[in-house]
Amino acid sequence: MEKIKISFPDGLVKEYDKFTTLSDIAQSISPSLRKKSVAGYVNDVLYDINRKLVNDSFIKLITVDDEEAFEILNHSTAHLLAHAVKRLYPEALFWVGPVVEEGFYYDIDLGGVSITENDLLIIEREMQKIIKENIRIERVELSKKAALEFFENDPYKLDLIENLDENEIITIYKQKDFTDLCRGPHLFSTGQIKAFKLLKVAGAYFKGDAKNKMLQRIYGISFFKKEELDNHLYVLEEAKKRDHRKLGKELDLFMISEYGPGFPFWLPNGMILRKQLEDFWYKVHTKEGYQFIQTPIMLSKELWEISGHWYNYRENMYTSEIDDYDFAIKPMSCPGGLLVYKHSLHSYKDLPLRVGELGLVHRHEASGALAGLFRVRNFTQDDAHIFLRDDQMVDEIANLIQLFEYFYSVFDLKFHIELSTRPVDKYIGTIEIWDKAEKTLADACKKIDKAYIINEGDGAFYGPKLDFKLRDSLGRIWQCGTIQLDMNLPERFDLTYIDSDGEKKRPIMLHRAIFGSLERFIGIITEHYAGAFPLWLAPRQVDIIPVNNEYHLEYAKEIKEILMENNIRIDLDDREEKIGYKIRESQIKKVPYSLVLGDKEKENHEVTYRHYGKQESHTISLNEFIKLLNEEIKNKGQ
RNA sequence: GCCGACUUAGCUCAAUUGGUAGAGCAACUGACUUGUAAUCAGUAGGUUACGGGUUCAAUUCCUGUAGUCGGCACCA
Repeated sequence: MEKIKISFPDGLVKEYDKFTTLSDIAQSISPSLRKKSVAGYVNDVLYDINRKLVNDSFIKLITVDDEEAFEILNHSTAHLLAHAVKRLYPEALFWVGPVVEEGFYYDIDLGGVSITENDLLIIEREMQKIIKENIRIERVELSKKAALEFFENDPYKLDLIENLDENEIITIYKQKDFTDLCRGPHLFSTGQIKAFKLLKVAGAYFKGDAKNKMLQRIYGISFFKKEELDNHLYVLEEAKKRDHRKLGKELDLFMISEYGPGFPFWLPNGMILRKQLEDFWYKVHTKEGYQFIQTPIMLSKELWEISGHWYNYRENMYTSEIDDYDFAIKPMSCPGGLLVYKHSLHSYKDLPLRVGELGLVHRHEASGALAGLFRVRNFTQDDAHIFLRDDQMVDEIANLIQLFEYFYSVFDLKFHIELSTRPVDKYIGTIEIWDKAEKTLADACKKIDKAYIINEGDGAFYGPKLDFKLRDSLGRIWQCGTIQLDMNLPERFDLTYIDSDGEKKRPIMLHRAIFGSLERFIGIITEHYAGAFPLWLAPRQVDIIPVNNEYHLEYAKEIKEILMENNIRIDLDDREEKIGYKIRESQIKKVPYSLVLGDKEKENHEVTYRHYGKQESHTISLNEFIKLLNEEIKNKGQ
């Protein structure tokens, strides 16, 4: 038998028979390794575990512990799903079934039939049957011509094949009565799929284009171990419990009326949150040398024509008429901010000029896009416009990034930075200016050693930007902060400053926001903290619970007075209820401190507190307690 | 906007094959006088999202509208 040389990651080289497989090689090392292996890299190309090796190769096995294994498993589970759907709905046609971060999905055309959540159980059962049948999954290579013939009755697969290279070797994967076009690799057999769950069914446009017809998409996830699946489902349940829409209702933070879809109402508790965030924002920005303005919600159409919004983004703007003139409600605060800049003359000595505005903006969002506070039709942007000279840019942006970092650290939120570059066609200005602007943003990151990833072509039409992406408790990424370099508006509005040589010069403009939207940010931190806000944010900071109203209410009122004088947000529960009842309610409302006051406390002018989520109680003097609260508020729970 | 599901008391949910709605919590009243996650009893609370239709009879079936939810598209 002809031999081939196989080399391993640890440098070892061994000889094997030609046509050996990764499975054989794994077996030769140890039977347990064979069991754990699902595929492998052969000279950096992914191979199925049973694909025959014909040349000397460098191999790296992929075992169930590797990230790639999760992808292969989920990919094979997507095929299993399609297989089951094909058995239950013989007319079904399949588009693509890729692996995504949260498992896999498959886009299916079922003609007139529509699948509901209940059908998912039936499909799952069919999938289980196919697993039991333990069907071998076979890889077959075809020429493009042969592939076109094979799928001649499947318009979706033909579409895919036609877009493949003429000389490319096309592979299909066959599992008994089901065959799918696929690059692979796949598991060895359907029996290797152990723990999966179909999660949701939804519509999805063919090729992601709203002009195309809608296919049905089934989402699922697959794991090698049942415990992993159970854990995943548990996490999903937990995430549901933290949903800010649910917590917002339970904690009376906000409401959204059917009379105003996408227009949130702030309830007293939510207002306290907002106020704290706003105060914090003003405090930090004042220290950073910002000034503040407020510009009108509604301005003449002519202004929006100058800014370009009227032509570019009119569909998202609400409009109205005043005395026969068209007006628009602002979707952004910048045009108003520019009018303020033009209101007075500026010297080069004034730059950078930092002007902040918590501005309420309105944007028409599609009805299907609305979601709690995460996607609304009016929201408060923590906007600021910075007017500066070319030579000030890198420093200013670097400082900004550090400011953003501090801000997010206060909320213990992780983030990463993306640099969005020039869009392919919809952009203004010259490529030279764009390149320079992009380099400026990159240099600022480098200056303070901040990593960033490039988001090719995702810049605004008027300039590149740095986007700050936060990760929320559901693992979703939300863009909050943004630093945008604007090469458009200063020109359009003819902004100038008087330089040291007495000449008028054009300033450069930065738009930036840290919260992004105050509303959405509150939604994010509500989920992040699971509603148990740190003391400085908590709508109600301390609950006072007298043991017996008859004997302790006076003392409780006295304590309440003193705490209120210390600016503590407090509630005295003087209802005729048992302590347990009141403690329970205090905990359900996630109030940071519950104070129980009885004989013992009254006698020594003390308080007994219990921290949210903790069982034990502590008795200390009132003064110590106030000190403790003030410290905690000052440190913002850091 | 598109596909699908859903909408019952303030909240969370029930209501067999179509027979004009129930519970727990909350609220209110009363009793109990309480030391760390629900004291007991009573009272009140509904045009079953809204409109139209089928039927002797609709929370239930059909249909239109709105809203919500899950995705898709969108997100300057």
